[in-house]
Amino acid sequence: MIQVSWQDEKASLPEGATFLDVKKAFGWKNDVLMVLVDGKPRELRDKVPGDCSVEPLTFRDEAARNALRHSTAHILAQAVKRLYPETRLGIGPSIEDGFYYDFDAPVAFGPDELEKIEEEMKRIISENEPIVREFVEKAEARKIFQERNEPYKLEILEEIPDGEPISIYRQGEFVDLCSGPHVPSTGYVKAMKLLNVAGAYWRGNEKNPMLQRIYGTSFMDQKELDDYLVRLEEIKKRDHRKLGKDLDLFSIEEEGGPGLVYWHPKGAIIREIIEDFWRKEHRKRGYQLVYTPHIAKLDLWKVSGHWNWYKENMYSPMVIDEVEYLLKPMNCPFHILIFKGDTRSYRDLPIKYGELGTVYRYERSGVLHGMLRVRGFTQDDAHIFCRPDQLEDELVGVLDLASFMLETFGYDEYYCMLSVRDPENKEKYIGDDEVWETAENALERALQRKGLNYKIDPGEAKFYGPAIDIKVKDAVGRLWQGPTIQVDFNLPERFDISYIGEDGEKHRPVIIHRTVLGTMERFIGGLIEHYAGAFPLWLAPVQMRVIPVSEKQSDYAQKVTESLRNQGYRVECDLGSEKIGYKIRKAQLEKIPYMLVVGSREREEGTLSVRHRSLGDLGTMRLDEFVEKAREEVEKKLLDSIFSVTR
RNA sequence: GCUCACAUAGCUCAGUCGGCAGAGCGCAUCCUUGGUAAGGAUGAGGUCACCGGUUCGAUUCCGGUUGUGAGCUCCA
Repeated sequence: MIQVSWQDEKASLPEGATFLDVKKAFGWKNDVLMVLVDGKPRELRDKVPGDCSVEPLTFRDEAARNALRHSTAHILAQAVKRLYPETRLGIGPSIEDGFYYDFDAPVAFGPDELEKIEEEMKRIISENEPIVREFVEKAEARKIFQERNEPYKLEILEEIPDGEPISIYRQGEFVDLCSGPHVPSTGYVKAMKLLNVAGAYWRGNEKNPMLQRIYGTSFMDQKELDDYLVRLEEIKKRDHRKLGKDLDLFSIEEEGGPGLVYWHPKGAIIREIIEDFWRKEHRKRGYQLVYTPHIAKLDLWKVSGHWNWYKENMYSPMVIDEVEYLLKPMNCPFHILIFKGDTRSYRDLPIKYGELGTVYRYERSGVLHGMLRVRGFTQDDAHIFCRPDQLEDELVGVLDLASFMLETFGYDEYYCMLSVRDPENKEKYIGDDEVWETAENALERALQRKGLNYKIDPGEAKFYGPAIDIKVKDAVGRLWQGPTIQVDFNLPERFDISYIGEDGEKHRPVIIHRTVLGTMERFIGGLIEHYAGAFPLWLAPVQMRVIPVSEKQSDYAQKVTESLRNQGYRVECDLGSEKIGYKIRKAQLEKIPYMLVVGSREREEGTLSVRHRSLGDLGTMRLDEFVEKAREEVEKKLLDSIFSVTR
């Protein structure tokens, strides 16, 4: 007999019992998909290895959720094989929020095919086929997949070291090479949907054949699936490309070329405010702001090394007076030239050059995406030239600036990744051990001093130095690339820059490349989605709109508008002949923070009826009362209306 | 760049199994002067992305180009 315990309950089971028996013994419900045995997840069909304590795992646990989705991927593959037997199977893992399976199929899967496949999947689910694991010898596995004519499976099989048992899964007539884990039978999948098809290279390599990848998701009940689909819709509504058009923020013009952004007046004002804020904050923190050219001689890019390792992303040279010039893909060589233009003392350091530098990079056509992935963009770039002993303090300063900026925009959850050398391959990095160690330690201590949680990524460092990458979480829980801080030992060498130390000798400074917002395009594109287009008052292109109830109040409305405009607000007056309900709806759809309704009452009393886009009617107040509130809301860069806290 | 899909009015989208194109919103003019998410009427707007081919005839079918989307790969 085997003794199994769960919390304070115990059960005795015969030898050879499985966790399905454990499940029954403890009376667990059907939402239990896997078990945790001594801290390790096991599938329910596994035999109980001996006396142990167990914990049930449900859909809420990542391991169990992945197992369910992975099993759904197998159901998808089974359905495809039933409908299109000529199909060759690629791989089909679970992914965040769902699963996919790659197929080399004789037909192109379109919406009609997906529908048919989905129906077949539902049939397989209702058949409730047991999903059973088997371990076989490699030769046996080879035979199985040769018979089934599955070249991709055989390719994977051959990469498994000899002698290792091969794990395969069977459900009905379907067999897959798979290390699991899975749920016990196809009936466990209660709600599923296929979402889309896209091409995907076999094993992600563009030299390999392109397979058709079907994406889908599954849940334990229909409601959860429906909620997920609603969430997808909500994300779609926030799409910066849609909102950018609706709110007239920016466009990309076919006549102008792909990946090149046109900032319309309303988008431009948002950018201008953010840039002003950025400049002010940088000056405050000891940065000196510079402007540099858009092109430079090819030779400069040879010195910097870009011509060698970044060539694919750079536009072809243009010849000016018989000399070749390149459009800049980065700002660093320019800042270095400014640094180099004078003899620097150790007393001068750190020197921090900042620039909102517009760069151009060739991006393959298929990767372009709204404002988030473009070919011409403006980086909020800066380079800190410092002594090695200053590195840590400077990094703390950058982290401090980064967190201040992120929080100002309402990104209050973010994750830091520390990219360090691959300890196995130290020779592929430039710079000696000692310098690397100093730098990596400085980065890590800086993170600790700021009290930030971080994950260390060994081997993720670039060849020229370690880095911190910060990922930020937006209002709907998605992660975005945020600030990056990159230590560089390479460019100081290449440009042979130096400072004179206390000893009167030349020393090599370290360069920190850092960006806080990333690029104006990507950052503001992300902000549009983060705010769902409803920019806080300090950023809103139109902050308030004065709405007269009828034309009789036009004069008063215009007076109010003018007064607000003179006080520095971005304000409009709606003198249209429509009714007030219509004007309010229009202002709502434009996501204007404040609507100031003025009718005959307000005109007589010299007041405003204030309405906020999300709080609704806020009642009547004097203009100076409203202005005082608005001023505070703007000055404090509040994310929500000031009336929502004081009301 | 690759695979698949898509491209019709300023916007969102119908439509023509091949016979010189439609709605709603928006815009203009007029009527209406109204109190917190759509008052009414009239009107203007399109080389149906571009270039070729098939056809008596192409917005529709075919090929190419450009652009866009979902992904792959890459990335700020």
